[in-house]
Amino acid sequence: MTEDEFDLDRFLPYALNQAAEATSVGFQKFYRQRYGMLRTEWRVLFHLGRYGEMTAKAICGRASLHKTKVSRAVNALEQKRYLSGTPQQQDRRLETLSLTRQGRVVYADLYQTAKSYDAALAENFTEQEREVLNRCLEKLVKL
Amino acid sequence: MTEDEFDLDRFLPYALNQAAEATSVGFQKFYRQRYGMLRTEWRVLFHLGRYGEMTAKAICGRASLHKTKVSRAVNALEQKRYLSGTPQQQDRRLETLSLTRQGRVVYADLYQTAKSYDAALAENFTEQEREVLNRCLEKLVKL
DNA sequence: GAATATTAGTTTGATTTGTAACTAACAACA
DNA sequence: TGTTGTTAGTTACAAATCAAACTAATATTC
Repeated sequence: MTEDEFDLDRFLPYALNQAAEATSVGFQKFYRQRYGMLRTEWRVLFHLGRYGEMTAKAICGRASLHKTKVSRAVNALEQKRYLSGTPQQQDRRLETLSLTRQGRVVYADLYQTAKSYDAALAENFTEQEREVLNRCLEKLVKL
Repeated sequence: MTEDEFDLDRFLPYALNQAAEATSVGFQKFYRQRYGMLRTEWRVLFHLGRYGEMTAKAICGRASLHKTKVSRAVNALEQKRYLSGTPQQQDRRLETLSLTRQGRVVYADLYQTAKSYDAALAENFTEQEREVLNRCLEKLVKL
């Protein structure tokens, strides 16, 4: 058996997971401690805050989240009074979800935190590295 | 409020998670269906197969896995007869873990699969992109 | 060498996730 | 209309994860 160069750290699914894990911890601490939110909750909040009101289904598609996950996150956020849903009259299965005033405040805070957290991470890279990294990740998600 | 360029897909922890998720699915299918293994189990197996026998503690360190996770994975792999542990006599808290013959067969199979899976992913990138990507991920893990 | 502290690893109970079955509303078509 | 199919979302149960307490072995300190 010949000397083999393929290392675990070079295996993309593994390396991506490790990097995702490493970078998530810091931000997670923030939304968990300050707002008692879970990862999926944060994502749902962010989607609504960033892209405006939409249905749960739309969030599933955008965020690649399973409908049960979204369902639970929406409920949790409703309990926290960060979002509210109004049923659509032309199709009563659908609810248009939107952030409450309080929800928008929380979003604004998390948004700013995310932004500076990201900026701090970006400092480890050159402009070019950052571009390549973004491009690669984008490609991978679309596979 | 001015037009704002900071997008969720550009938020590194999020983008990394999405990419990790997207690339993991295919490989996961393999080790789950063929060997009934969980993610942590696969990782532990891979560590032992790639880097030789070591203690659970060493795996924790190398793989950044919590000891409870490793403990459970080791038990599961022992049940499947993929690994066995022999206690060290100078410190009986420690067990040297190593793959069984069967474990090495499974490792070899998964290793080859991982390798070609990774090669397939790599085809989406130029040599240079690939290099930058690896370098960036490595940096992020070490933060 | 007895008391205390650390370390490796396991177990336990609470939380979270995943899967699949379910309900309710709508759509298609006979 | 009524039967069948599809879609949005929920619920229920099993599986997995996390945090913290625990056990057993070793190290340290008095």
